[in-house]
Formats: sequence, C-alpha cells, structure tokens
Amino acid sequence: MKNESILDKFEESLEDFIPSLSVDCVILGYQNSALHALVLRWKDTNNWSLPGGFVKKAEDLDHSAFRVLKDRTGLDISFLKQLHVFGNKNRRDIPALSTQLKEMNASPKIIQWFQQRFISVTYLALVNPESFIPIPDYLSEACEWLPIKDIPQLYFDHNEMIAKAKEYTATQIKYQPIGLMLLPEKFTMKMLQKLYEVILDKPLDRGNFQKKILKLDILTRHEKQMSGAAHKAPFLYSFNTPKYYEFLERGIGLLS
Amino acid sequence: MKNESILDKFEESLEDFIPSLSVDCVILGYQNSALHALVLRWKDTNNWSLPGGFVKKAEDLDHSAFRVLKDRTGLDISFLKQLHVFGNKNRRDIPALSTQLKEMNASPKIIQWFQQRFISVTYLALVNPESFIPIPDYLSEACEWLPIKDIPQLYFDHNEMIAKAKEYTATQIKYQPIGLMLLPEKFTMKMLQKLYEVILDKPLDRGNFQKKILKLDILTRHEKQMSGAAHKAPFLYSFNTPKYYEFLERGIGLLS
DNA sequence: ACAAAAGTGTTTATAATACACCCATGA
DNA sequence: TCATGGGTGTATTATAAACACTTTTGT
Repeated sequence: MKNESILDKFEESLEDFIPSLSVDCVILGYQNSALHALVLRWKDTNNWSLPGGFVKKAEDLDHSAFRVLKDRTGLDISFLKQLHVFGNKNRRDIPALSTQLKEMNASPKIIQWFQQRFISVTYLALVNPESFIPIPDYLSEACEWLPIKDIPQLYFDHNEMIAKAKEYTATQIKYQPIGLMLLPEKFTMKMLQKLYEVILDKPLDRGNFQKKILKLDILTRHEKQMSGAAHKAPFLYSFNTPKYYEFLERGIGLLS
Repeated sequence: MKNESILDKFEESLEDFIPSLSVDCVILGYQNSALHALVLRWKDTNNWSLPGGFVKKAEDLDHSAFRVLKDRTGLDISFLKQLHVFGNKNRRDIPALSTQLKEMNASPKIIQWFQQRFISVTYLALVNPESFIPIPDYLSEACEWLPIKDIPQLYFDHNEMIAKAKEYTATQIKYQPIGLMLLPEKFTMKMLQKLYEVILDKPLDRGNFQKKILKLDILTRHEKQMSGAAHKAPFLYSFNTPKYYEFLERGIGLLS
C-alpha cells in the first residue's frame, strides 16, 4: 500500500479518534545484559519515537494501548500497565514531524491533527525480545530494540517516558518478582541475578541473591545445563507461574 | 449570580476545553480517627461526586487539577499527585446528571458536553481538614468531608477513585513517611500512631511504633502537653520539615 | 492510692550481609 | 591441574516483634 492511501484512510478515520489524546507504549526488553526499549524510526528520516497512537471514541483507554502497539509494531501484548500521563501544554507541534508529513504529501487536515496539543497516557510492558519479532508499520522504516543507553533524542518527551519506565521498574523489583516476562523460559541463576543487577544498577552478592530468590519459592529447578564452559554446569530454572503470580499479589519487601 | 448566567458563561467557554477529558480530585483528610474524602453534593439533588472539571487547551494538565479543585471547593492545594486514568468507554451519559442539568435549564450544548464519553485523570492530595474551609461552587449545594466508610454512591466511577486513593496511600505509608499533610502542626505520638493504624487498617505495637518513628529522626519534640487527662502528659511532636522531605526522597522500607 | 496512658527497656526471633568453603568442568 | 564459576554454609550484624517495667498525671 502506498503512503497516500494509508494517509487517506487515516484521514477518513480521524473522526473516530478523541482529539488531543494519545497513548505511547514503553516496551522494555532484556537482551545482552542490557535493558532495551522498542523504538520506531519514521520513514525517510532519522527521527525516532516510541510506538504511539490515538484513542478511539468507542474504545476503552487500555484497549487503545494494545491496539496501537499491535498496529505499529506487530507486538501482541496483553499486559500493559498504565504508567503516567504527560500533559504539559507545550506537548505540540514538533516541526520535524510536520515537515515529514508534508514530505509524505499528507493533507492539511492530517498535518493539523498532528500539530494539536496532545495529552499522552504512557503504558509499560516488560518482555523478552526473543519472543517477538517487531514489524514496522507503514509510517515507520524501522522498529528496533535499542539499548536504553544508546537511545537517541525522540519526539516530544518520549525520552522522559523511558526514564520513568526504567525508574518504575527499578522500584517495583524491590517489592515484586520480576523476570517472568523478561527472561527466556529457562535460565540460570546467574542470568536472573544479572537481570536484577542491570535493573537495580548495582552489584549483588551471589550467595545471598541465590538464597533470597530460592526462599521465595517461585522457581522450579531443572536438570543441569550441559554448557561447554570450563566450570561447573549450572542448574536451569524456570518460574513456577502460579506461585509467581501469587507472589505478585502479595509482593512486599523483596530486595533492598 | 443565577444559575443561568453561570451556565451561559460556561457555555461560552466550552471551546476553551479539551473535549472528552476531565480531571477529578480525591482529597483525603484525617479527622476524628478516620479518613475522610471531600465530596460535592449537586444543587437540589441528592447526587454526590468528587470535585472534578475539565482541562483547558492552553493549560498544563497538572495545573488544571489545581484550578478545578480551587474553583469547585475553594481549596488551594499545591501538591496534587497524579494517581490513575480512568478510561472505560462506558464512562458517559449519566442519566441523573442530564436530568439535573435540564432542571437547571442548561442549554442542549451543555447537556451534550456532559453526555460525552470522558477519560478522567485522577489526582490525589492528603490534607488536614482543619486547615481548609471548603466552599461549594455554583453547581453544588454542599462540599463536605465525609468519612470514607459513609460515602454514598457517586457519579461515574468516583467511588473506585477513592478506593484507589486509599489503597495507594496504604501502600505509600510503608515506604515513605506520611502525616505532615494530614495532622495538625503539633501532635502526640498516639495521634500519629492512630493515623498509621487507620491507614494500614491494623493495630500497631505502641512501643515499637514509637521507637521506629523516632529512629527516622524526622520529628521534633516539644514541651509536654498539659492535658486534663488522668495520666502522664504526653510530649507534643512536630515534623522536622527538611528532614521529612529528605526522607521522602530516599523513602524505602518503613513499616511492614 | 489507683487507673490510665506515656516513655523506655529487654528478650527473642527473623532477616540481611559479608564472605568462606568445597565442587564440577573443560581447557 | 588449574582457573572459573557454581552451590552451599557460617558468623556477624541489623531489624522486627512481643511484651514487661517504670513514670507521670488527675481523680
């Protein structure tokens, strides 16, 4: 489909959306011992943004986040958490965005839509990047996992959104188990510890970490991993999902 | 000013507001050993709601919460915390509200405005009711502190908002000091403990509570209270504001 | 003097921290 | 056999929980 027809279709559906309101999704993934975020690069530009979109008049707000994420990245994620609303009055009229829309031959109506002042509700999800293949939408040239530390300047206050998501995750991990969504099915204790260290941004004692996590009784231990490494083969673990969620409910006071 | 002219004025300013978006304020106060919330009773009805209003197109979202609260209750509060966004698609068209507006001779345009589907951003503040005298606005007959347990059915999902605020406060108190905003300038240890017990909804050990709170080093001890009670006169305390806020910043792991 | 409530102390249990020890493995 | 990393144990310290003892006050 050509840009024009996509944009025409969007123009036709403008009436279905609530004006001035948007949703943006911060999707955090853990890969190569670093937190990554899923970001989009807009077609024919070097401009990046979070996957975002608009809220339909006849749609639950939460649902709009699922839909937008699916449409823009192909990711089908059912646990998106409302994080924060960004509502400064100057959240509007990004010149680079208008320029780009003009280059795409967008109609004045569409350009005007994007020049609105937007109030944006941010949603957060934690996922294992290996379980998802992002597919950029028509507006985007690329949809990539970038290490949080290497993320360029994004549109609007999207960098702030990622910072908030990171901070929120670091706070949550202290009171609730984290990892089920971020790690592969089976993992070693070392991998889990590294995840915690990355999120908390500080080293943890190996022995104590192991004891604490095991005492939570949310892990299932499997056979030994026959790794080709020159050391004792570690056990593989997986989360005991029911117990994990049980703990999520109670979840108070994990690590300090 | 008569209803008509107020409504006329509102109708004129409708264009200044972002459609479909509202803010609602949960103001919690502590009084007579119970949490209270500030609620409005609409004129000539027995319908109650939280103080809420709309967001101006040229106004920061956070600022709209201050303004709305000031306009509707007279309360001038500078620390409102964004709590949650309520965005179900069926948040619209409360029959009782339309009926009431018709009885007030509101124009079709205004009635239509109130029949919109709204997405509402909830803000929270904790205050000492004795420091504020609520003044109902033109639309309201009363603006009262009601004990949370006695609050009737409110418009929309406002009861859910209060529940969320209460839950949030109970979680927060475990990791951050609470009380500076809720108690009078000077208070006894017993009063502070009772506040914690009410919010956490469980009894606390007197001796241990006193030790823990004092160890935080956020209180200043004053002279003895010369109460007319038949027992040892307790000390009066007040919060050491700088240290209190310092602790708010760090704030991890208070009570379990 | 006594009841009531305040302030403080003691004991015990639990959890956090630091770190040491031994084991398994592949080079 | 040795370096590396894995699993587990122990000693020390810090924190939490239960509750007992003493003090002050008005009646």
